[in-house]
Amino acid sequence: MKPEKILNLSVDCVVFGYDTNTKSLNVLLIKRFLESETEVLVDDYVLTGYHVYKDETLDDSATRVLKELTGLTNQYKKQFKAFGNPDRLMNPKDLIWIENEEFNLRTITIAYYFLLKTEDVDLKDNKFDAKWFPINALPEIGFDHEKIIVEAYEDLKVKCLSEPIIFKLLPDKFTINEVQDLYQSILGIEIDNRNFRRKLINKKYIIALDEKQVGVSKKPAQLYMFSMDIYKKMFSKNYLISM
Amino acid sequence: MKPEKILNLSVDCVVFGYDTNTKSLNVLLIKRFLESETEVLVDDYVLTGYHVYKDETLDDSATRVLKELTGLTNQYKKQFKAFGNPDRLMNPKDLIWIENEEFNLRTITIAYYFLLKTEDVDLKDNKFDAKWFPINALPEIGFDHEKIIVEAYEDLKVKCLSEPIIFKLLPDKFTINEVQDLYQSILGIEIDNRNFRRKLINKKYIIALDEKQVGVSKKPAQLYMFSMDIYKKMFSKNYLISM
DNA sequence: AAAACAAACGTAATTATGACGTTTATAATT
DNA sequence: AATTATAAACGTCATAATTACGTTTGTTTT
Repeated sequence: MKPEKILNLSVDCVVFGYDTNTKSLNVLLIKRFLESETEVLVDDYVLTGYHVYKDETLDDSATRVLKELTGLTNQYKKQFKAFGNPDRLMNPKDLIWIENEEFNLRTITIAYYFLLKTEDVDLKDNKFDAKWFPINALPEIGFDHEKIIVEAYEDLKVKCLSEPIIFKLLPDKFTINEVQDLYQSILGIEIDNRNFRRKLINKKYIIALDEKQVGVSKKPAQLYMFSMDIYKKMFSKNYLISM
Repeated sequence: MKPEKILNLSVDCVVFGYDTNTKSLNVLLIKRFLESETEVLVDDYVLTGYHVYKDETLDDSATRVLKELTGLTNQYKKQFKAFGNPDRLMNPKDLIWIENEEFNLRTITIAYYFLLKTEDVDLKDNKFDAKWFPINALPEIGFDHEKIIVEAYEDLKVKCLSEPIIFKLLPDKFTINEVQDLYQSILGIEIDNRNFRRKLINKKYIIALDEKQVGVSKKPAQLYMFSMDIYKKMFSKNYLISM
């Protein structure tokens, strides 16, 4: 057996976007469309990803891919898993010849997910033909990208219970009910509003603003913000075996 | 800029071993020793890792590395991060020439950690000159492996609070105090024994055996075991925003 | 038999949780 | 101007979990 020294290195990005209005957690996917002279070969959706450039860090590569797709920078990003099994041959063109020997290029991809607000992304004139899909209503997905999305989602579900990453998916100013809706969307559960409300309001890092919703046709809700500073200070000593 | 199609792919394994007697969480490291004709070039410790073979999955590769190092299979394993920055040039021999062009091979490594008991590993006649080091007293570490160890440890700290992986580090039959010692070692905190004891005993997946310690010079402690079956059944509905 | 000591049990005050019922403030409607 | 509809917000009570301690018990060693 010999080590494999020739392979594709790419990053793939699972872009999670939350829409506060429709209360749905979405994934941003791009169209893959290939046809030969006689037939349509593939017509499905895939994640955005790209080869890692020479002299580029993995993180920078993911950041670049997100920027090209959405125009956004400085979004929450997490490298959550590498996928690189030998059967992961993605593209017929991933064959190269060196010194008269043919190599199947293994495609190893470092998978990231991003958390952002759908409203921050303008998909008009998007060159990738990108579209949001609710996490629970994904279209036909190409390559092994469905697996990657599912694993990203699993990671997100676990992580949002122990870290305040949920607020990356919400506007800076939010209502208690918006936070609840988001938890419900992600976890697929029902939460008692009165208990949830009490719990959240009692957190010192959830700060009531001198502001209420405007333009709603019911009693406008109190707006809150999340303070990362206070959060960080609190959790220097946190010990909780919830196991 | 061009995509990088030629690189080293390896796995690196952070092997955590817990020693119930000395109550210390250790990392298994191997000696790296290189000298030229005139001087010692490096004399430090590194993680075990190796190139991923052609036609081998990443997981299999890590499993193989652990087996070669310790003889063990079927240990708890987690892929926790990929490291692959372009400055990660590990070895002078990582230079190759293709068609008269010189390539610096970027070394991308998929990092895993393992959880096991030091007592399960026999280091006599170990061909790698492997040694256990307490996580808080690491020697000089080569390459960027200290960073990898630190990140593995961080992941372990977080994960052991929400998942019962702690039991992978303990013998099948353990005492309550051994579990407490382990938590204290990993987290670097003091826990009140009386409260910890009550909390653990009340978990339905912690099962008291009809057995006590033998050969101890004080009151022998009750032995317990962990039931993964019961644990799994309980956590179908678990929802806990501890945030 | 006594001493030493870790193991194991106990208690009371406080805080968090789960499961509900009730009131309030606003915009829209009459 | 009063009424209605409705989401927002508050309240209560029983139970469970946590914190911070004190006390007893069962072995082995002296």
